[in-house]
Amino acid sequence: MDLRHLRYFVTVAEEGHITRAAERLGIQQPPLSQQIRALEEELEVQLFRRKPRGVEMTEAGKALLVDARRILDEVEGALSRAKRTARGEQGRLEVGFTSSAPFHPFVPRVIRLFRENHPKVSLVLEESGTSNLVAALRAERLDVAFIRSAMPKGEGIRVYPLLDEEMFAALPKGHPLARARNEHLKLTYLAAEPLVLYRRASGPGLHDGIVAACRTAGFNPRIVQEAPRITSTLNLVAAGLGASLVPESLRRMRLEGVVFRPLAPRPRLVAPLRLACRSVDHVPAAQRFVALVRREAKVLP
Amino acid sequence: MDLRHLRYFVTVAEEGHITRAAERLGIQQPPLSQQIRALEEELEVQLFRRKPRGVEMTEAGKALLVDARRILDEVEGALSRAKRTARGEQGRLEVGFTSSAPFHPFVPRVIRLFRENHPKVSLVLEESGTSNLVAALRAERLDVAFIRSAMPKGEGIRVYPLLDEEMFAALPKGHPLARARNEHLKLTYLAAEPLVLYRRASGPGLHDGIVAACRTAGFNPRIVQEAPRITSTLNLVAAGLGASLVPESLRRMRLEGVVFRPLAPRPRLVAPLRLACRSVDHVPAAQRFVALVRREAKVLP
DNA sequence: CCATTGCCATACTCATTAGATATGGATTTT
DNA sequence: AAAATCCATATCTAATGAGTATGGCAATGG
Repeated sequence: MDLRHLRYFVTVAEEGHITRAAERLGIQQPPLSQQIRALEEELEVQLFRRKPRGVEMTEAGKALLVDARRILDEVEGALSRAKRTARGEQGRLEVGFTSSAPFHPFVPRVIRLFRENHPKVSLVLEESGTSNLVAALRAERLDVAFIRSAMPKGEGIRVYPLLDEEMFAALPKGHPLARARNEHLKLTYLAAEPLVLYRRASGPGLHDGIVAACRTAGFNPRIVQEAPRITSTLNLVAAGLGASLVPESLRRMRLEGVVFRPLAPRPRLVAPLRLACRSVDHVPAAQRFVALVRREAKVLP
Repeated sequence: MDLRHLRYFVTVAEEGHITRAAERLGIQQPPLSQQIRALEEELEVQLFRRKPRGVEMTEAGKALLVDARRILDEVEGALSRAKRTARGEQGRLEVGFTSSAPFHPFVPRVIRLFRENHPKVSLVLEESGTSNLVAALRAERLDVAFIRSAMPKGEGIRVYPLLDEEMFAALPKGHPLARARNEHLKLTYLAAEPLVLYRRASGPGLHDGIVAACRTAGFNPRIVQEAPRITSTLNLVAAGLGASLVPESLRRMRLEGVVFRPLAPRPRLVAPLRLACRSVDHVPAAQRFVALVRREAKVLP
């Protein structure tokens, strides 16, 4: 069985006429007669009755015609789907992000953009810590991930810088340091403060950056608690357990009981936003996604 | 595009290994490599990534695999459906019958039998007069028909005798002749009776048989009304408009107000039941039906 | 009623291509 | 480092799809 047989069969069925069908197919009549006959012999079924003026379908032929048309359609559909998938216009893309990533407007914006440009790609979003995200990338449970670390160690992962956010101090409402809302806060003022930080295991990059900055400022931070999610961190701050240091975009949470203050420019403390993917990735949609995100990152202020 | 390509592709995808796939397909490895490559070139899509130990599907390949499997299944299904149709095990069969036919248990029995043996053939039943039925057969609106005439004139129709039923007199309840219920009734007793008969145009065979028998018995029947259906005939008898002559099987109607009496053996008056079909019929299910009905007719008492 | 026409089938040839064999190259395993 | 594994390439053969020529059969038209 060959698709050519089906195509020929459908044409002959439609024309009711081998000679005309051959014309339409751009071949000669005898080969077409032979192919039809070959198909009949293969199926051990007579598909046409030869009449002096053309051919006439048998019942079996009528039954096959319905199926043959559908099959040919499906083949076309399958091919175009395969091509679309190869162009990254279809398929499934699993995107991971750290708990803090979606607060920066850049992340929801590029996701929305991608959905608009590739409506046939079904996006699966997953939130987790940077370490988990990178592991998931390696295990191919994820295709791309928004992370906070500067650079995960280990091969096979490529990380593109997207943007750097200023870090802000998050202070419990009513805290003495929380009064001068919009003024720069020197990091050293936090030396004696109890700190609540995002769990190091989840996001070592951000955590280590904070500790390093504190050391540069001349003190060892007093970390009283670590939370598994950046949002939990802020809730703990609101509960008065201590202060925290979070990326600026977290301000938009407008959490009751938390006051944000910008940090003094030195020591510089920034929260990088990065896009991680496999260095060799064959998921076309992922490549598209990476390209789109990098393009958008460039036009940032 | 060729179904072979799809089959090869599916096998390679399943094995993840061109060499093993070639073994399973019963060909050598190089041609298989070539075919896969040819498929990729035709689609302009990479389907596999060549790895040192086997091959690995791309996203486009995964997308195609799903479709390819389904298409191959559908092709198989289409072929078997075509074969089944050719064997008359599937399709559509339009069966006609005169209004009196279904009262004889033979007709419902063979229809039930056929349904059991050919569950995939959808039966369409249509009631009409013998003349209409034969015309419908010619026009291919029907495939087979149970009729009452001995032989319709004209070419292209073949008629098989199935059985002959005795004719019974149907008398209005309370009619003098209706008293001796189970005794033979001599046809001459009906000479003066008003008769209600099945319309000649609908079933000329039965009608003419009755008139001929009356003439043999020595009288011209006094036909006061003709009804388009045998059941209407009996209703008219019940209403007292006259007597009628109907096939024995009509007795099972047990119509209130009608009394049946067997007729005297001479002149013999029988109602034939016949099966009509086209002499050249290419509907396989019709051939099956005819064969079954004839076989069943032979085992009748 | 015979000649013509239209259409499909058959016979044969040619061109294409699927498949076989041999071999090379890359990478992992031992 | 050698062997093994597996895919790719090159070349040849065989199968087959397509083309050309022709015959046969039934319907149509004088």
